[in-house]
Amino acid sequence: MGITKTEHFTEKQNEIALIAKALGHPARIAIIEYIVKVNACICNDIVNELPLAQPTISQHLKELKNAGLIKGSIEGNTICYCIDETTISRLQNYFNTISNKISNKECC
Amino acid sequence: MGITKTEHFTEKQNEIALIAKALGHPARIAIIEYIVKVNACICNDIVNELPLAQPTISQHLKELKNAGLIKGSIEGNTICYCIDETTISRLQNYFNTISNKISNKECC
DNA sequence: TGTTTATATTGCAATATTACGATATATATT
DNA sequence: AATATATATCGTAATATTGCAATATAAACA
Repeated sequence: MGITKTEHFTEKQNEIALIAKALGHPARIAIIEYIVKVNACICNDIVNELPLAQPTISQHLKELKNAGLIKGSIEGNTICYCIDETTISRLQNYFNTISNKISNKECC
Repeated sequence: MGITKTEHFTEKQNEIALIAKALGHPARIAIIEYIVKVNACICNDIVNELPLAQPTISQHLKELKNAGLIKGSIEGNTICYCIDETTISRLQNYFNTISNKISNKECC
């Protein structure tokens, strides 16, 4: 045990969960917010900005990238990371849909 | 190590991360979607609906409740769980804000 | 070429999560 | 009261995550 039973859920459910999971850490939220704030960024900036070691940040960036939340392009010596709007849109749609479905309904 | 350095991040960042983390598992996404689908209350139904044992589902429900994503009221023998709209709204606002901030910006 | 700068990878210890059987609790029903 | 039904909690094994020092890689610059 300890393994998530991925195969029992739909692809969409797994995808949303994967994105949400990537956002499920304050450091990664802080990274996203920093990228939004400065509008594009370089990894080393974040290293100076957050109270975490460089390898840790590199790892968090990798996870965000893996989930499709950010994308990075090599810019000579450094890497320019920025938000992937497509994935943010997916989240927007997802929660908008849920919100619409539950509104006007009586419950608990 | 292994401990998330919560204290180094803002309260808001930690809150969003906590909500996202709760959604970071396909079973919990499936639970949310099931509640939305049947509109309102679930109880033992969900145990029959998902490929997980009852204690596991109970644990997942606890986490969703803890993150404020669902709320439950005791209904005699059973418990009525439903979506907490407030938290869904928070997520909507959060991603809308990010989306607005990154639109019209040139990057990577 | 040698050095600096920026980022990634590896390896590992500490901790957290996932899943479930066994068991507890608590209301409903007989 | 005894039993059934619904849900929660405990204990624990398997696995995943977090964080970092050490090290690797790779472009920029002297």
